[in-house]
Parts: sequence; structure tokens; C-alpha cells
Amino acid sequence: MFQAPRGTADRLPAEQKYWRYIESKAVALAQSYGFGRIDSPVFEDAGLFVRSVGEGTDIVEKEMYTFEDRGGDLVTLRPEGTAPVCRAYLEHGMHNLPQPVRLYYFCPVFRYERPQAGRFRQHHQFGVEVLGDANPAVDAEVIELAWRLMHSLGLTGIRLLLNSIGDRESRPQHVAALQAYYSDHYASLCSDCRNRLERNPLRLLDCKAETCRSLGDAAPRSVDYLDPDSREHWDQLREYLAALAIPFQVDHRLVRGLDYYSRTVFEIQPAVEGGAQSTICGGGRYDGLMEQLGGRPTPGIGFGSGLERLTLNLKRSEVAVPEEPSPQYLVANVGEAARGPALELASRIRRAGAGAILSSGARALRGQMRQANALGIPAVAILGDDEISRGEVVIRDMLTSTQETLALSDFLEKLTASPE
RNA sequence: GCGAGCGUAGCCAAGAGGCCUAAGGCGCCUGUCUGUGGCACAGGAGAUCACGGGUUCGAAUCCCGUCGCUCGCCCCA
Repeated sequence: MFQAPRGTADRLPAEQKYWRYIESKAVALAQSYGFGRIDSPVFEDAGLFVRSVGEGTDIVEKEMYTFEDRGGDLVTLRPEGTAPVCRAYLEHGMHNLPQPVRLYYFCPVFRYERPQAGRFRQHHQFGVEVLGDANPAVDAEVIELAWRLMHSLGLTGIRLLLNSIGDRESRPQHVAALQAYYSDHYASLCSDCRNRLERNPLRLLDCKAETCRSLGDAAPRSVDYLDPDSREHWDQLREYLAALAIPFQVDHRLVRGLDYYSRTVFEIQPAVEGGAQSTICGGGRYDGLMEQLGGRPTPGIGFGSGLERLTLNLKRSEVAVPEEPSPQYLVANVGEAARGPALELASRIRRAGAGAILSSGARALRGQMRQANALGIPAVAILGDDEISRGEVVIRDMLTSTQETLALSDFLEKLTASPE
């Protein structure tokens, strides 16, 4: 037997209501901020991601699905959402549109990872990007959108973590300061951190080991290395967020794994954490990215949010999610002769706008009623030889257990008059 | 990529070397109820016990490998 590839999953009908729910909330919210939808290809030139995400990052080093196609082009299954949007901005000359350009997307994302709860090889993201405006008010707007999305979904008790990691000039200074600081405390570092010290010093801030943690509290902070403009940006952003009454926690340990981030970075996490994969939304500013991709300097900021993780949290916090709409009628039919008329009646009900399931007439009426009950269908239309010969139909209300016999024409007229 | 746990029908699950041609529950189908659901009762279908190899007279049960899931590391949504 075949099974779905590791780290991928089928999304069965029972799961769909969560996705529709998230999509409808996200779309409504994004539209209210003036965002337009963009869909980009599932695969891109491999160079796009190497250039944007960064050569030394885990994503590029060991997680990309990259392959040569039959024509010899090196292509990569999209490992994140921002770079393709920036590519599209440049390719279509969107700098000629009124700035900033606001785009949102839903897309599958591919990373060759070891699957776990909340972590897959194919997952799906909702994301937004604002391109062409460096003002911290835009940061505040984007963060507000993310924050409100979580709340409109019914996810409460979440926390917003915020940091500023400076720009390409200030970051190396911060890293150097970190290395100096941790070198002084080398003896009390855990073995992992001793290794990280050279390779990825920012990661030491994240270490869960007790001693490293307390060291992290006093470690050099990126916000103390900001250039004056970034400093100003940082101060204003916090003011704006306060004015919007969005509670945030400054987290000096928050560093993100994609190279293109500058200045603002943020994450949203559920308060009750289940496992390590708890971030449900992450993003930040990337003012240098467009240049990296060969465009003129264009600031940008955005976030991505994982639909699988959002769904996981909706279930964990038992949010009531609306059911998918189901048909109003089941058309039961008794006897071979009723099959044709039943097929026709079901079709007419649908054209009247109500939705109908044609029951399997191979079953006894009893079985067809059971089917209606099991499917939660509120009304059954019953057609048998008697009804057909008289041009009638029995309509049974499954909720009140009452039924009436109507002329077929009257029933259809009523339907059209009051479509659900 | 590294470390750990787990894997019995669609789902939950008993079982710990022969009593397993694998219990029970949910769900599905049928009947009791000749054209009327939910409840109850009865019956039925559905499992090469994840896959492959090994040990043994004998393996769902022990060993090894593979695959998958879960947890931690790493990283991220």
C-alpha cells in the first residue's frame, strides 16, 4: 500500500471546516487593511531562496527541496513565502503602483524536516507583506493585523514577543559582543552552547539549559547596538503599539533564522505551550531584501502564520468552529420506479438553491431515514409509487418528527420562494 | 542530521511465546419494525497483528533491519 509521503498529510472533509474558518477570517481582515491576494508558483529558481533566506541558514543548507528539472534548470519547492512575493514585486514593476503595496497569500511551503506535532515537510501558510514603506507605523499595522487575526479566530491567552535586531551594520557588532560575553563565561556553558559559540552565537540566547538561561538575562542585547535610525524606529514602534493597546513583551532572546530580517522581528505564541513547535505566527522587517534580489532599495515587512499550527491550537483550546454547510434535503425513494423521479426531484431542489442528497434507493426506506439521521440532514423528501402517481411528495421534518404531503409543484414553489 | 518511545480492522483498544482460524467498544451494513430516523436488541462485513528478515517445534508477543507516528535536540509556521 502507498501512503502519503513522510511529513505530508491528507486534509479530509472533517478537517476542512478549520481551514475555511481560518481563511475566511484572514481574508476579511486582510481586505479591511487594503491587502490584495497574490498567488505565486509552488516552485522557483533555486537561486531566489539562496539569495534571500541566506546561504548559511538551516533552510538553505539542509531543508530545501531542490532538483534539476528536465530542461536542466535548478528549481526549489518554496520553503517560505516572502521571497517569491518580493520577486513578483520586482518582476511586475509594482514600484509603479501606489506605495506601499500590500499583499497577502495562502500557499503550501516545503521544508525537508524531521516531522513532529506541528511540524511537517509540507505545511501551509497565510502571510502578508507590505512593500515600499519603512515607517514604523506600518510595522505596527502589520503586527496589529496578526494580533487581531489570532483574536478573531478565538485564540486567547496568546503572547506577542517583540525585538529589534538592527541592520547589517549593527548586527555584527552585537554578535561580537555576544561572543566576547559568553567566552568570559565559557566554563558555565552547556556543551551545545560551547559549539554554538562560533557557529551561531545568537542561538545561545535561546538555550533552555538552566545556567545558559540565566547567563542570557545579562547578555548583550541587540537593542543596545542599534544605530540612531533603528533606535528611533524601535522607540516609535513601541509607542504605536502601546497606542493601539496591543500588549507585547520585549524579548531580547528573540532572533529569527532567516538572514533577511532587519530591525523589527516578532512572534506570536500560545500561552499554553504544547511541545517546542509553538510559534503560530512569525515575521519581521526586511529592508535589505529587495536589493539582495537585484531590485532598487525597497523596504518591506510581513509575517507568516502556519495553518496547521493554528488548527492545532483551535482544537486544543476547543474553539467552536462553524460547520461546513450541508444539504437541506435527502431525497428518499422507494421502489425501482421512483429512482428516476427522485433523481429529477433532487436536481430541482438544488436548482432552487437548497442542496439535496439523492439517497440510495437500493435500501429500504428505513435505511434511507437512518442515512438522513446519521448525516444530520434536517428534512427528507419521500417519493414512492403512491406519491408519484398522485404528483405528490412527502416532506418529513427530521427535527420535529412531523411530516406533510404536498403537491410536487407546491413544494418546489415554496422552495424557490424562500431559498435557504 | 542526532537521541528516546511507540505501531493490533476506518477510530479507540485487550493481548506479555502455544488456550489467537486475535477480545471488547465506537463507526459501517442488515434485521426485529412488509413505506419512516434517533433508543434497544440480534446478526453481518471489515485485520496478511506497519513491512521485511531472524530465533523457536511454535511469534501479535523475543531479536535485527526498514518505514511511519510521537517526544526532545536543531530549526521554524
